[in-house]
Amino acid sequence: MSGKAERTTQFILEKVAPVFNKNGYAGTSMADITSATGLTKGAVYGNFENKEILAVEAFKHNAKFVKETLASLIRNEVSMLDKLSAFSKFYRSYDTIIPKLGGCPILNVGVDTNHNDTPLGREVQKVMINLLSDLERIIEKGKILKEIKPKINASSYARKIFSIIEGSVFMASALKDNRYLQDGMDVLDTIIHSELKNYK
Amino acid sequence: MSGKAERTTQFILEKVAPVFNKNGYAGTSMADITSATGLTKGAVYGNFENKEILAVEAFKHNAKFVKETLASLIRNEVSMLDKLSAFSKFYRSYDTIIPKLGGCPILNVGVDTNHNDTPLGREVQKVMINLLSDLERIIEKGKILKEIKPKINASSYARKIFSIIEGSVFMASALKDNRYLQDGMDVLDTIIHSELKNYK
DNA sequence: TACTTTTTATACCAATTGGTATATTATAAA
DNA sequence: TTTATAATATACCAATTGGTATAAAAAGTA
Repeated sequence: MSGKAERTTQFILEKVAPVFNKNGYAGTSMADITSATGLTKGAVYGNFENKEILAVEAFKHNAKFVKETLASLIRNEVSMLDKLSAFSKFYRSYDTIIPKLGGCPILNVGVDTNHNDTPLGREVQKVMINLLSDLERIIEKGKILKEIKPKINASSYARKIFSIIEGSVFMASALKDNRYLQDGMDVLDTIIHSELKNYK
Repeated sequence: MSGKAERTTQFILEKVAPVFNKNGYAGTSMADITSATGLTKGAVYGNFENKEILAVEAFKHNAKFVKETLASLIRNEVSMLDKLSAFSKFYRSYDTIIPKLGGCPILNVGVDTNHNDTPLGREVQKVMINLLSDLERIIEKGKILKEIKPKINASSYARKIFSIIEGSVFMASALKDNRYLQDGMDVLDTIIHSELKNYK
């Protein structure tokens, strides 16, 4: 019931999350983890059952940061169109956040776990589906409030928006060129204002 | 100077390329490679100097297939707008090609090698930049032929198109849902016909 | 402060890692 | 068919892998 272990657990996650995110699950060894934390295997295994569980918790740690930052930006906006624009605004400056996380957790772990049905893979899917339904809910509510055209297929546009975001993030990090984020978010903003917005 | 080794080399690449693409570089062991080919380490190392070089050649093998398939589709079209549409047409059925390759090589290896400057990483970047300049050239030529609006920034739109493609591919494979490819390519087609096309 | 419990370090484990030297087999030229 | 050569299989290597039992240290409690 001591607070020490909890603090160490958090400390390990903070240090280890970007390592897993950057090198992938197979590409990260327990030696990488001990050297990133400065702790020994005894300490790590005292706080996490095994490497797989540690990787899942590390991903959750990174994903939580993205989700909460995004959620707070969305909460600050009142109109549904502005809430959608909050996404593009956030990802326009994603390159300043990425170094801290070791890359986009959704993209990196999503690709890393692709095709195989592991606890880590299921966790990414869960986060993705949550973000998608956030988008979908905002669009649906926009339709009710008549900010968004009534004929718009909310889930279809949620898919489009998420694809554009992740694609831009991938290109920007793979080629280390921020223009992909700007150009991608330009596409997103154009969609919001010329396809979704209801000019009543 | 015998033809045997060359045939074996090709055979190894065919069998190994999807394994590397699916599991990543660190996630693929020499044991995986021998079991995928049915050959022994002696045979593999007789044809490839080491694991890294094998991974690079395996990626080239996969990338070549994508590049050549795309190139042939583009060659079949005469107008520049149709050449651009060939991209969306190709990626609409990408889910039928992906199983053979073990995923999108650009996306998977692009993420796998992210941030680190290895021979494999440089090779992905090369392929990406080549495809980008293909797109850019088509758009530029479209401007000259007055098929595409004169004010269009070719490199910017090449970036947008590539981002949309890779984002859709990522979402479709991560969530195993073909609708991401269809919705993403709808976005692409809309851009081609409502932003690029010159209605003179 | 003394004692108990929790947390961390150390030393070790079998299995697997990428890679190599060498023996064996298949191939091609004569 | 014999022979030189090229290609593949076998057996092995040191190093590293994820994980564990246990000893040492730190923290909480009385």
